Amino acid sequence: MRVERIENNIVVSGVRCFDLDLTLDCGQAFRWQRQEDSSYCGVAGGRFLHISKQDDNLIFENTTDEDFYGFWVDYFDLEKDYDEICQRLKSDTLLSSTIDEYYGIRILNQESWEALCSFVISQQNNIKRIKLIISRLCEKYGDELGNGYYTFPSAQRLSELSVEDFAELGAGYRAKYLERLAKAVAGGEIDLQAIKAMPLEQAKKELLKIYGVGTKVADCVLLFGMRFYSCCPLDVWMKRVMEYYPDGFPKCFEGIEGIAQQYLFHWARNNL
DNA sequence: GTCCAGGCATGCA
DNA sequence: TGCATGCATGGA
Repeated sequence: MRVERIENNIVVSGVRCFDLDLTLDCGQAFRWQRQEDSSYCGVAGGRFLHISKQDDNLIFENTTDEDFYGFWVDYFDLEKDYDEICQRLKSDTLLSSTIDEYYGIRILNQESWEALCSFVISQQNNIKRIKLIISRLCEKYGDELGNGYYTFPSAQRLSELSVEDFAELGAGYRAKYLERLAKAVAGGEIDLQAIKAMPLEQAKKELLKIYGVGTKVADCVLLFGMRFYSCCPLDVWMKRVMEYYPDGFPKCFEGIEGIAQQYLFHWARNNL
């Protein structure tokens, strides 16, 4: 990876395996908006970003060194060699053709609080409506960053809301989960940073104690919000995929089941 | 109108 | 590492 500043932009070259559409619009994060020129605008970590790709260069528009090195490198997992991971996964027959077709999916390192709320909202829901509910949540309770973009509201802020407030956003029966979740995190009964630092099994056990969090949501939070790459969320799509692996996953998935899962999830949504 | 979506809590056997 | 059921809502 080579980083160069050109006026207000940061241009990164030499990042292999990074497709903007496949990474930002694949159902792991819900706050990136595709622009007409196929660039993306979004908010993460309280920061607005406009990112585009030209040939093999990633362009971070109007981005400071501080934000780039202090946040985005980690968020986009730019130091990790996803190409090497893909080559490893391709010893599986189904993934071999899938990766050829959809090369460039990365796992974003989202904030655990946002991931937790997002995936509680995601249950028994479709991606379009998940985005709708989250955007309403941010518009109403986040801080405005300009141009209609908002931060994801803090647990402290959301702890002031009632079940009815969450229901008004269209959260449906998940409103009661969100209400209790926000109060528990704001009050310190749930310490996400501590959970993130635990060994996987213990971290998962802690997440499963949370009202409204089951195995699927817990695995999503661990994978997308806490960097446990071996977690493999099994949703309705992945359960269909599992019929292709009656004897379980092959050995080449070991330790990176979550990355394999992202490719299989994408394949399933397009082919099953 | 019916079905479905990145599931979960609850009650029951 | 049981199984059935209700649950809110919006798009297809």
